[in-house]
Amino acid sequence: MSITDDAWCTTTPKRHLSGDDHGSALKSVGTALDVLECFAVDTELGVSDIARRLGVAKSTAHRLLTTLVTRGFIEQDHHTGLYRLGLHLFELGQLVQARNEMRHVALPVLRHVHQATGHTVNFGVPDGPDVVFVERLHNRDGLRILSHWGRRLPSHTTSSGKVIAAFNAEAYAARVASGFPPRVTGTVRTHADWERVVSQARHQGYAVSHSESFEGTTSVAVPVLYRKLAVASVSVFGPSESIDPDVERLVPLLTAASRRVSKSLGA
Amino acid sequence: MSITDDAWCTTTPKRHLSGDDHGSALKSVGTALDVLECFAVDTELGVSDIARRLGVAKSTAHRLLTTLVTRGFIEQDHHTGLYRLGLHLFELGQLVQARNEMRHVALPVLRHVHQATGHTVNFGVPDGPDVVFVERLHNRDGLRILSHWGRRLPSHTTSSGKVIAAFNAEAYAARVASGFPPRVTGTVRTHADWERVVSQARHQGYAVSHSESFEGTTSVAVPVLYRKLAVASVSVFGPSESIDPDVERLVPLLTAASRRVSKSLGA
DNA sequence: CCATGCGTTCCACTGAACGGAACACGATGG
DNA sequence: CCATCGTGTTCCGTTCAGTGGAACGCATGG
Repeated sequence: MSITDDAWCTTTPKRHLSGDDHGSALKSVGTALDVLECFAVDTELGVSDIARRLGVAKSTAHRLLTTLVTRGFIEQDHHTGLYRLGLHLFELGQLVQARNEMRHVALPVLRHVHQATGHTVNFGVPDGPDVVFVERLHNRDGLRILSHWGRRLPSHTTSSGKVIAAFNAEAYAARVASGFPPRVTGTVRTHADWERVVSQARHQGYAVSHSESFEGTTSVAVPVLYRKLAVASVSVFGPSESIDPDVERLVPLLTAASRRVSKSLGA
Repeated sequence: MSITDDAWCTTTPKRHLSGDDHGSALKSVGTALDVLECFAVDTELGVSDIARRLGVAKSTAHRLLTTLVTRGFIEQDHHTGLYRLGLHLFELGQLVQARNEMRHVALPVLRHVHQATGHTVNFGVPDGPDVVFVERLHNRDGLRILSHWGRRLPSHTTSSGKVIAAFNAEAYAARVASGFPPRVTGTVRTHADWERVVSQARHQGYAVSHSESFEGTTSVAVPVLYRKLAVASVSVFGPSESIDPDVERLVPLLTAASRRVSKSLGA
């Protein structure tokens, strides 16, 4: 499979935030997707719950749900009558992961870092103002902390997000546009904070986060560059007491790994 | 987290096949989901491709795509203009996997089987006439064979499907209703074949497949029972030459594993 | 240099998606 | 034990939102 010229930074970021649908949006399709979004928050919901949440009639919610059920995007528990996300979403999601070229080329490198350090290793890609972790190799600590968490985190609360923003103006700007909602004990709360930590990451070539997404954890991230542009990040993550003493050793290891991935991207 | 009385067999199977929408289907939502389905077949498609495939106007396809793009379900390559599945689907899919209770209780057992045998281990659940593999622990062989394949396989071409149908009348019937499309050198082509292999699996307590889904591979599966009903399967998989000599040893190992999972389900 | 393909935009028509009301069921509790 | 409240589900008339077709700007290539 041949890699096209610049295949690593070519996806158009979605706008999504706030209801400025500007005309070219299908209403029923939009609310159908909103239904799915409801289940990103709660695992199980009833027709009435969703109707309330979306501000539509119960009949409308029911109609949306049944169409989603017939396509396998949602399944209904036929004891409780409640609805939840369906297996078909899992299938499609797996397709997305399997087709991610960058993840493929990075995987062997990630495995090496994982074995060399024993830490949880993450591979994140920028998506608007967030980072989505498309691969995770976790040890027991990571499993304990992350297993029930989603794959998307705001860039200003992760070392990966900061280091990507440091070498990717679009990602930087997207986070600015979305503001800096505080998370646990997040250090970044203002545009000035953001500028500071990002430029520090730019000079260092890596970023560290202490308890910014999860209390008591530390992560260290380096960017994966493609033509001077950050298209991904490699990071390790874990309880602060196991990561902090290692940072000095981890940074060069991660940097080498990142460079290997960058090379494989063909830049 | 408490497990409700019969939480393991309570999802309503979707109907999906053939256009008998019987009235309660949202047309635009339906075609939007059809758009996503297009990308289950091809990784990248243009507006015109999709319009042709769905038999709608180009403008309609474009409108559907843009709404899906704004929600992150699809992304557009802004060099080629082509569309592909978006990261948000990956996120939702991961949620589905993470919330699958059965997978959670099975995981440690699967890991044990994986280490004890060195083979690729699959954990499949019935979904209508198919089996969806919600967890895979692969060795190098499995990675080579499966890495680019989806997670859903028709039940009559897999040991997992056969052994689930053997102890799950609903899954059995769903496959009958969907017919027996041939795959590689599939042995099951008629209702009679199906009845034969399934009843054999029922008597043996396990099922074996030779080159039924993938040429030159063998898989061995046992059911995970919950109150005498198959709610999942544990299977090992690999090149025939590495699996076949081991079958005698694998069956009791898998059976023991399956029983441990069943116990954990609370039946 | 025109012909053909693409992705995108606009607009008038109409059928499809909406909300409200009524339904059947089960769980509560007076 | 009946009344009340909640659920998920069904039906139907109104109207608005989704449709297809035509036109656009831009590439490609014969």
